[in-house]
Amino acid sequence: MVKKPARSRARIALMSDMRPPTMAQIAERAGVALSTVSYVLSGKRTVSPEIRERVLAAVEELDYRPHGPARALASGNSHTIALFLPSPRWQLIPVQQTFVAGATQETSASDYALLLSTSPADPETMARVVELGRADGVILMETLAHDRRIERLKAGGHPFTLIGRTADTTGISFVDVDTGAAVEKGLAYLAELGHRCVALFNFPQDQLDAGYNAALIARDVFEEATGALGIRGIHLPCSHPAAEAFAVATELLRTEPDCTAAITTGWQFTGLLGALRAADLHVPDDFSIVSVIEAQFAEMLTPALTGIEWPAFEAGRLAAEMLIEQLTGRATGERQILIGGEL
Amino acid sequence: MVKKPARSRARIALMSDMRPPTMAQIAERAGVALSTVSYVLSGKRTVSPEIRERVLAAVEELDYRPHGPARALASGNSHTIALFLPSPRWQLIPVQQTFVAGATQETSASDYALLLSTSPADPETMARVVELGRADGVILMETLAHDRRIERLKAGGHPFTLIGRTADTTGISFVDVDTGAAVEKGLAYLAELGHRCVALFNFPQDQLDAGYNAALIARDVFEEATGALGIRGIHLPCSHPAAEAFAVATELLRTEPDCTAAITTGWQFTGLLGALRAADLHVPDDFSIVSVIEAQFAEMLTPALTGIEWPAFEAGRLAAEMLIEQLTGRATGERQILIGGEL
DNA sequence: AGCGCTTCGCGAAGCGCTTCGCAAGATAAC
DNA sequence: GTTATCTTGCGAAGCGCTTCGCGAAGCGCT
Repeated sequence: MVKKPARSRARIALMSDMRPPTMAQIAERAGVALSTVSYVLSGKRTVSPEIRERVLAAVEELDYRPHGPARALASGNSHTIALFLPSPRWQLIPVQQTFVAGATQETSASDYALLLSTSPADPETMARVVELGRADGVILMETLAHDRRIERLKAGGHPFTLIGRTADTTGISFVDVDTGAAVEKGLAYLAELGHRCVALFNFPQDQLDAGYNAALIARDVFEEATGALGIRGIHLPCSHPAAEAFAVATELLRTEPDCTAAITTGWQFTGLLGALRAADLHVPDDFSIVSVIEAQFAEMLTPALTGIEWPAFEAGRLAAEMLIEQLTGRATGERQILIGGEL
Repeated sequence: MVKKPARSRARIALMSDMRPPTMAQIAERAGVALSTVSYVLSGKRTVSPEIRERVLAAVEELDYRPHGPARALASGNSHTIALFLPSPRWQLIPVQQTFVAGATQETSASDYALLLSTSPADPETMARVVELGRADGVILMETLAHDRRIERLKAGGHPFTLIGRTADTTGISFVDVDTGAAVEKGLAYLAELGHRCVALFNFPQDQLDAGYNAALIARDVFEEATGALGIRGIHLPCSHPAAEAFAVATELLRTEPDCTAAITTGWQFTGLLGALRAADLHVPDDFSIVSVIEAQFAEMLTPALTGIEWPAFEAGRLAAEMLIEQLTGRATGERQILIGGEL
């Protein structure tokens, strides 16, 4: 079958009548019924090879592609997944943006579409996105230890995956960074270097209050592990922008001169570095820093810190992959993945 | 009108029959025709206040929300805009991710949906997203000086806005950072500090070759402005990761000892800083750096560099806003915005 | 009172697709 | 040779919404 002429014909046709071909046109051209075309394309019934060929040829010649909304309306699923961004703090946390990139990549690769919204506080509005046919499933970010959104999605029977995890994860598929292990490793490493008093620059207080689970896990593991290692732990909730971290770090250096190392859950290290410089302390001679940070930035930064890997891109990709597996019925039960956390 | 009981009733109904209400149910409850409900909601015909109230009350009581795909199918527009990400280099450039955040914010605020895809190289596939009813308009990133995708969108009559701009911008709406002005200002600033030889760490060679317009503009303005200021300019295409920038910078310091300042179009400064440290040169005493960088990072970084503002979030927001204005017919002709570029 | 004129609610057609159930031919079983 | 069983194509009925055009009122005129 000659392909070039067909394609260019299609393009000309497109330019002139300005509307993509419909199934009806395919059916007419192939001399079959509309429904037969549908069955050929979906494979939901067997079609004789001869007719099948005719239909596929017509599809090829007219460069047919199914109309999304029509398909969604008739079939009840949209071939789309929704991703809700945490809106207010959004600008500040690069790692979350990288999640999105990963999810997008996987979604496009699997021939799904990705619908992006800022996260409505209201679980009801969120569930509606699925119930109104805009998406077949949902990826949630900023998971809380006890998350009402998840209860709502479960109640509605809507597929979802999490980036992060809840306190009780039975029956839930998620991708998360093993924050606990990361903090433990970081502490062990610092303890081995001889530090006896270590600070944790954790997520800010409002996120702890909201029940943001990554923050809770970091805090709990930190407190437990410092105890186990017999070193002093100072827990400091602190937001990412340099100004607050600088203030918190300056206060720390003033009140706790024995503190010679810190772990940060994010970009608080920038303010910390500033405070150290102001106090004329040097990294790593006078003070050690271990930071959880995504690889792309770790590579860009100088001075290089000791970093704990946070593969956000891969996490986003996996979350999308898992969700699509659920949607296509390929999934066998839940799938729970902890990635990263390597020093 | 009592609101609370109605809401909770709706929730119970939802849980039991598991399907959101349709227009038909609203019509029945309000005792009017289906079409009347539609006209009340769309406002496309006048409806008497009395009936109008009845319909709105029913909408409220049943907590009705229109079904997206059905609406898209019937009306021909999806209330959705598509954003194409440049896929391969995507992981490396935080500024692009911030664009997305801005666009998402504005889209959600305007009650539109944002569809995210990795950018197909093929303009045809891209245009299909609109033609197949998945989106009403498109935001393009990584605009080339001569961009085939734009020709295709114009040919199909599809609304779009750019982040970046083409060489010929007549009739095109875009948001861009005024890279030219930024480079000029940066150079003027450096010249005033007394530097006589300045390097430009531009976007990498492959992006120049591809015709990525921001890179072309930076190069041309740089060459022109150095000439006008009577200073020596060294143009260095260089990718963002620290490793390459480090190599390029090291080579620069070796071969051009007179070069005492640099402008970077992105994160190349990290590698440059490393090279300077290796050569035992200090910023800003021995070497000055001006970098184009988004505000959130500028704030986080220590040592603080001289930065040229790149308000990526706002740019993404504006691009979405402009596109939605076009779609809703509120736009009066093209709108071209250059933002940022302040030292 | 009679005429057109506007106002406003209604029914029905249809957007492009999926899917059910039928019917006609082919195949197998007795 | 007849009946039971597949196979395979077809027509038609929706999915939930928008929108066209009709017709029944309501209005101000003469």
